[in-house]
Amino acid sequence: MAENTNRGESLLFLTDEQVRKGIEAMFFAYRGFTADPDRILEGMDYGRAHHRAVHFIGRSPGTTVSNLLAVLGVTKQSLNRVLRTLMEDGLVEARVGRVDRRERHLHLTEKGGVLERQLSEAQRARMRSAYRAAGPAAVAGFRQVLEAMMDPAMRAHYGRLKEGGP
Amino acid sequence: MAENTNRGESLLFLTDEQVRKGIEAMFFAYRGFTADPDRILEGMDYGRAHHRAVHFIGRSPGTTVSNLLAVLGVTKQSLNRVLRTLMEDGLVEARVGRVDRRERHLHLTEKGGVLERQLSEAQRARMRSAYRAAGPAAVAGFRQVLEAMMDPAMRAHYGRLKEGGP
DNA sequence: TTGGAAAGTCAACAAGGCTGACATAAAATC
DNA sequence: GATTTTATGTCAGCCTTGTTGACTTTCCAA
Repeated sequence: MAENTNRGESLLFLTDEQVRKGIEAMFFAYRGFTADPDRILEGMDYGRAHHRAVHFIGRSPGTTVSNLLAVLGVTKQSLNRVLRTLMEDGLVEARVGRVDRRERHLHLTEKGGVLERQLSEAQRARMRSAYRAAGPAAVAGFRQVLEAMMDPAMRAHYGRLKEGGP
Repeated sequence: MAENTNRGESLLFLTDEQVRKGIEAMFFAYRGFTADPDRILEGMDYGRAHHRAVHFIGRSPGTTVSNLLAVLGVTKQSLNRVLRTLMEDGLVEARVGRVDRRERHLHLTEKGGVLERQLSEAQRARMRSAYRAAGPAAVAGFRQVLEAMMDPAMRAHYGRLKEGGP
């Protein structure tokens, strides 16, 4: 309570209350963020974990299993369960590496691409609408704060995707 | 691909690529957002669900179970399991309503307050550091975009907390 | 007095995390 | 060439946190 006696207006955004509001904004916004894809996936045999896999494979075609593991931050057992069903259902294809044949390079099939676009379209619609409502300056700020909030290891993955893929 | 032929620079922030980057920023940032409290909670018998309950009870002392249900967006069975352990462990107290004695008004005990502050402190430290790194203008934009991303029902809960209490 | 809302409880289940142990193939190293 | 390391896959089992459905108790309000 008495920790923030700073009333210089330039630091008002560091007020305890402001920071708490930011925390709650993240919580509520994340729910909106996942709501549309979740709705699409319920009824299918898939969940949020499948969405994430399909998203990042679509983003970086040919990515390896271990790279995906690092990006998603889960165990290989957990990811494997997801990838297995996606491959069984013909949404994802694993091609043996040509230079290193231990590696499996992951690609979306045509069918997988259809689902990816369906999910992505819904999520992008909401994001685009939020962007439009807030305006370009707000979007820049949004991205800056989020980037500063990431763990350094995650920021590396985020940045790598910036450039466009392997 | 051919959907965004708009090259008017004022709308560049609505580029498909920009929107996708925003989606990934949310994903990676949310992991950072929850990482510190998660670390504290592992080893205790609690998880993220307990954190959320303790957070919102601390924010709105005296809130009812059904209000908490609406804010958290889970089923009462799921919340009940969490509240039961918190009450058994003496972190949360449920007081029978004075005007409507069916209602239970939830409060943190002293012990509950200690945990709340511990978790909150960790999470606020990260948020504050991100705020500091990004600056006041970015923070305003961050909040605007997040708010626009929420479902209307969630935005109502978010706004109510703005004013300060029940 | 009675209907219905608020709260709590029991049971069963699913998704999606986790650990540990182990198997295989292929690359890298000695 | 033999050995070690790496990438991947798989089995088994556990935990948290979500779900639905059925049911009870309490008690406000019409």
